[in-house]
Amino acid sequence: MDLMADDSPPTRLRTMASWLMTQVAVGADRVVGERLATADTRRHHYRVLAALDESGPSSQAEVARNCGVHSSDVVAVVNDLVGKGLVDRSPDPADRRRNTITITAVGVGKLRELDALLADVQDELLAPLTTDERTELVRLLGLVLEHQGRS
Amino acid sequence: MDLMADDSPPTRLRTMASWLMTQVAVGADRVVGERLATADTRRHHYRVLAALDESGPSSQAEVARNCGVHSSDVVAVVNDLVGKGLVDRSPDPADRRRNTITITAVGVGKLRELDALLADVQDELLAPLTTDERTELVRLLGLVLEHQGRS
DNA sequence: TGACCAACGTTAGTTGCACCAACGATTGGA
DNA sequence: TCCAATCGTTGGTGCAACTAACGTTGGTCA
Repeated sequence: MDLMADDSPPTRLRTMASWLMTQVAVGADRVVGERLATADTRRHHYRVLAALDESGPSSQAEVARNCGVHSSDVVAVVNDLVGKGLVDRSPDPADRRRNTITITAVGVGKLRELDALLADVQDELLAPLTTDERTELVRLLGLVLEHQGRS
Repeated sequence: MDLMADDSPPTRLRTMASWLMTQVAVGADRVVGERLATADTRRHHYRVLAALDESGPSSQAEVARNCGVHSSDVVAVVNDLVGKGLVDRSPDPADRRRNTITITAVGVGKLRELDALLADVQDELLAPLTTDERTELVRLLGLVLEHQGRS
């Protein structure tokens, strides 16, 4: 931790939803980033692995659409993951524009490890909330996010 | 809007609080950024103006602590704001290390304008929520944020 | 068949924000 | 008086989101 309001932030901000969202996200991102770093991973990597695990072998463009990472960034991520043996990249015989990305057994193992890691982080982040409050927060954020998707 | 999940994001992510927070924040940041840009302003500028309005004339270090902007970034922001006539910077006679930053009348006017602008944004962001849900969301985020502050 | 547009992967950027390291000047306390 | 801390400032870093452009390939339709 470094800065973090010694004094009180403007009350104006304390009640402004968009400010709360970004501040909470900054804190969450920091913790997530630190924790993933202990496993030599970044957020993008986790997202791509998760998308592949849930959707099965996909083209890079599909991965990009599924996990909200730009296709131009997927390139670098897949390069990394291939280098680590967590996914395979092979040309799609049916469409030579595409690469088929497949998560490997090692990749699945890594993903499970990261899942456990991130589960811990969730618990830390939501520590001050009851179980009901946690699910309510997730629900509300889900609604807001869904609304953002259509605009 | 540019990417935004045409397909469904991994369900794993859809229920992970930290992911929801950052995704919602990304969307909120984009809208806030765009809207502030129409007033030739960025988030940092608004934060500094708000802190000055609520705490009165302050040193740059105080501003930094009050609004969660790094003091090294406050320098550039204050430079901008001085250039636009929205704040004054003058050396503190009682402590020659410090500058006293004071919001000007024009600055207050600008701040009011930005307040109105951002109020609209809040409404758009929280459109899918009832009034009760909005206050509940703010409350929950506040709790999480407060918890982050002590760590 | 050929022309054309769309999709794919890739490269090489830019922008915004958080954050860090180091410095000279100044201050306050031991 | 010396030392540690604070302040403003400069010049960075890292990460994520995003854009522009390009060559290749595929599907469409005149």
